[in-house]
Amino acid sequence: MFLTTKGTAQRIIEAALQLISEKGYTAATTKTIAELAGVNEVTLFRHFGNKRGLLKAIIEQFSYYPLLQQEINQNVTWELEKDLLNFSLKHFHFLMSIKDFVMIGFKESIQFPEISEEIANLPLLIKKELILYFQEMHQQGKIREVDFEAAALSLIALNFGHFMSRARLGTIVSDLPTEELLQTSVAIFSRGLVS
Amino acid sequence: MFLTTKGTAQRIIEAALQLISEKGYTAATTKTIAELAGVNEVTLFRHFGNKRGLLKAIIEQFSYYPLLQQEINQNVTWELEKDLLNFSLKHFHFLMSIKDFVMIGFKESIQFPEISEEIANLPLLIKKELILYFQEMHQQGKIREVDFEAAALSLIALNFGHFMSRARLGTIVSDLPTEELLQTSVAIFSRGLVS
DNA sequence: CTTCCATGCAAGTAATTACTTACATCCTAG
DNA sequence: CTAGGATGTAAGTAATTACTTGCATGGAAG
Repeated sequence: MFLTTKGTAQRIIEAALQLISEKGYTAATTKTIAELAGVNEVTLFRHFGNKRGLLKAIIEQFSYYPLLQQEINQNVTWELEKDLLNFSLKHFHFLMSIKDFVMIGFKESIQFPEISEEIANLPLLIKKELILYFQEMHQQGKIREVDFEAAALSLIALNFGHFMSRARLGTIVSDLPTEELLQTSVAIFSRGLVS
Repeated sequence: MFLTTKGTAQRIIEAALQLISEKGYTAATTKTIAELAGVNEVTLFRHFGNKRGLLKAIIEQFSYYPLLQQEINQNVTWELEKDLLNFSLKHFHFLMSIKDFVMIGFKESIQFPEISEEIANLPLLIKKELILYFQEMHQQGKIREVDFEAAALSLIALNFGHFMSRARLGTIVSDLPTEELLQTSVAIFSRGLVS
């Protein structure tokens, strides 16, 4: 076999990820998932037992992303706009890299509540880090006193909004380059925080 | 009949709206929709022909919302923070009021591209209005020169991000009252724009 | 009173879906 | 070389789904 380079189970997971994120859990049939993975349908059941087991495997795969929160604190310069732009770019591209999973999370959050918790985890962690950063910046006299939780949530909402717009609507709403958009976005936000 | 107060067709549409927004188009069966509407399943087909006809009826119903763009220009005081807060509150609550439709839009945008266009319409209109507002404010010397399109998109993303967070994740991420959150949010954003 | 329109009810149909079983094949490790 | 584990193939099954048809009912309008 030459398709086995990635492992059968992994190929099935990736096919499922794509199809479920596009069509939703119910509309993505085991038959089409197997086809896209280049695998016989029974193989899918042999690996994951049933369809829910496959979804569970997807969720588990994405619960191993400590990727972002470590990088947030990296390269902190304590220059507000520089740090926030750096963070926002990382935040945006990270969301883009797990885009399919995020979409599944939002599509199936009502039917499968365990996914909700998983995707709520990221903003929660980021919020915590951002609040600490804002508090320190305030003590350094670099930003004024505001509700730091609300400020953190706003920056997260800002990036998430840009992400959703690009991920779902593409360039229908605007064809501004992402980097430019985020730069202006962060420039305004930072300026609103400085003392 | 005493359930007829709202009209059979309308009750079916509302049941479909709720179920499709929760489970997605495929998982929301005609049987459950009819049950929720308190109607026999055949009645659904007599009214809308087939399941797609029902979705089409939903889309058509929401293409009649000129509600927001008119209200944006209302009550403009040409005081930046006041106007932006007023707009953001309206924007947020408007999104909340058509929440089910927005969720359907995001869930089924790939399978039914016509929905994408419909929900992209709102940010496009708002963007246009906001750019005009920012340009006028700039001429009045009240805000500095920035990329007004990027600024408009940022405010829209900000509100949309807050909306998505509340609509899908509830108070998991934060239990700050919406009004407070938006007020801080807009305060920072406005301050970042003033000259 | 009668006619008609909307709806309910019962039954059915073809297609699809998740999932199973039994058996053949093939690659690899020992 | 051989034994075992992973995969393919074929066939089938029970449940569900969108949708249809025929007939009964009931209320409103003329």
